[in-house]
Amino acid sequence: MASDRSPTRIQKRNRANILEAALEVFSQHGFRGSTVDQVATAAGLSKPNLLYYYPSKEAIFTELLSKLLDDWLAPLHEIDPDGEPMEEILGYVQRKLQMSQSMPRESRLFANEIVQGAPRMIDTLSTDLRALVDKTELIFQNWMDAGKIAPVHPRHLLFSIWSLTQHYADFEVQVQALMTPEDPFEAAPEFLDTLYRRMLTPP
Amino acid sequence: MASDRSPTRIQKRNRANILEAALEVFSQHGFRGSTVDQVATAAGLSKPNLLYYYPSKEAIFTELLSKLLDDWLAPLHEIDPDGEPMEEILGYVQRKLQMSQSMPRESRLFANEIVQGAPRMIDTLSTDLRALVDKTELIFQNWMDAGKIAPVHPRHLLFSIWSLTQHYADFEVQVQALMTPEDPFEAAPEFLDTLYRRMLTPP
DNA sequence: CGCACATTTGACCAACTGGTCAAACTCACG
DNA sequence: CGTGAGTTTGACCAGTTGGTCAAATGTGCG
Repeated sequence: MASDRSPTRIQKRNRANILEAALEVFSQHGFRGSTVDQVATAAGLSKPNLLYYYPSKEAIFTELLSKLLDDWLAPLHEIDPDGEPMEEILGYVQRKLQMSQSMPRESRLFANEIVQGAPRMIDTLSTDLRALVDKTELIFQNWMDAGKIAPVHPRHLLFSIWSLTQHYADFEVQVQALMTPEDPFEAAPEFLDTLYRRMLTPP
Repeated sequence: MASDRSPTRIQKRNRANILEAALEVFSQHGFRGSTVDQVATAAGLSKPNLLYYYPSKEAIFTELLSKLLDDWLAPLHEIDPDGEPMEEILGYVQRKLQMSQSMPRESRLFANEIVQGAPRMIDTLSTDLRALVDKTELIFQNWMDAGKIAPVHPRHLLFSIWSLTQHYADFEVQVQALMTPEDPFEAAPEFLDTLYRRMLTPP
């Protein structure tokens, strides 16, 4: 087996290649739409060779999901409850937008999974992510109560940020088809900055 | 064959059942993730019987897509260039939101297809939809030039409406998991109304 | 070198999938 | 009620898919 003992040089390389290939393939076709052979080929391995490193297609997918979720949620942890509210929120928006630009495959991987009912993520969503969202809602609520930002439904506010920023990654082909030759990411930062500044500036 | 002549009673019923079943199945698993048997069973037919009405899985899917696209874009056509700008936009937002609530499967069907690169829609996107979007951009731009609404990038404005409204349908499981027991569609109308009113009210 | 262990592979399998076909059945209608 | 068209089905097929396995090959190391 390729477990237990500390990983060899080859194991390190191949496991990394496999996860990279899996991200490429799964984010494009979803879980059911992807084949083990596709992932193996993209990783430069034969199918049996890939299955030497991971016991099944499902195992690759779930490991990929769990490894990426932390990175994907990192910007949310960076929100400072003691920071300047407007600045914190606008900063979070820009960080999320940058992630959509630099990590569109990750965004689409989650989008694919969630659109299809998140069969392999629903547990994480309703426990870990739920707790994180509850915490963030409190931060937003405090800022609103203190009059630092205009009052809006805090949870919808958070969803709107996710929605607007990830849209550019998840629906990239559509955005491209409808904006060419303009680069969507050129005007997006200013648009979102304006949107949230106007919505959240206290009366 | 089941073509040419005017459709019989049975043909009407079965074709309707098939498209309904196809919407249910395809919107949940995407094209590659769905099987002909799933659609057939959901339609209450055997697989060969289904293939008596449609020549292939692909044929069902494309017919479904083209039949639904018109309905899906209908609210956009209802925007009146001569109407009161703020009212027109806020009305469009609410119509889109209602569609996400009442037709979540349609939303997810398109979401699935577009996230995966829209292989079967890219032509329509870059021609028909592109023209429609170009037209809408002009309307928005005129309103901004006339000082009726605050100036923002008009195309990003349109995308933001799509993104924010469809989010509630496309990512329904996530929204549910993070809002339960609150009903997302309770506060959403007011949230979006506030958002766009504040963003677009002229200075 | 030579040995133990890690890695890779071709051949293989059972289950599934999209699709075909001839035969059987059902229905509308004179 | 008979007849021809419309409808349904079981059996079948070839290609794909996830996964297995024993044998072959490569690697690190004393």
